[in-house]
Amino acid sequence: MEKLGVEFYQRQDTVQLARELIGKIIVTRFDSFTTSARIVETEAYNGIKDRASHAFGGRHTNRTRIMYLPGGTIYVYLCYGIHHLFNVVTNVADEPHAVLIRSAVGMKGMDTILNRLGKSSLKHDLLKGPGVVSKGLGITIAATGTSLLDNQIALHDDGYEVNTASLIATPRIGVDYAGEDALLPYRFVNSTTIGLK
DNA sequence: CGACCGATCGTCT
DNA sequence: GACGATCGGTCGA
Repeated sequence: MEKLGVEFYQRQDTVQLARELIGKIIVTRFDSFTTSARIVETEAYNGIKDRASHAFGGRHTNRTRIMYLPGGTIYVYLCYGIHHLFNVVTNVADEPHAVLIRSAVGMKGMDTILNRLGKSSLKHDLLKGPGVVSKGLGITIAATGTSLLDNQIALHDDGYEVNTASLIATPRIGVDYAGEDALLPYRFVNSTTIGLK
């Protein structure tokens, strides 16, 4: 079990990186509660030429400035006024690439995860959906701009390997406004994980 | 089951 | 002032 280092995040190929994040483990520590979950679904947002990205065309606002920070930074933003979506900034500084974490499978601290979600029964798809991943792991917009190299939120590699045949690529969800970029196969899913297609 | 709809607010125009 | 990189509840079949 080792923490991913800055050299992992600062590579240039964000689409490949999104693929490699499948199977990695998110570990969060808040208020002495540790929770962890294995990533099973991601989406790549591939820089200023990607119409689906908040940073398309080099858009630089108070919200998106986080995406221009170096790879390994955490980008969280509020969606639909309710959901805190957790993204991993990739590539070097001033190249605004990111990977959205869409789904995971809980590992440690299941009682804490259930509490945060207001649920009582364990289901394999408990952390399916980007808003739910953040909620279950305690990640909020307060974490935007902080680093994955710190200990509050980090990603780990425990040697788990995804069977290549079960790792599928599809278009991204909910980006119809992005024109033909909406068709790019930038979403990755570990299809052996039950409940995700 | 699947389809629909309301929630809720920061961000950008 | 409009609109989301969404979710969960409800309703009808």
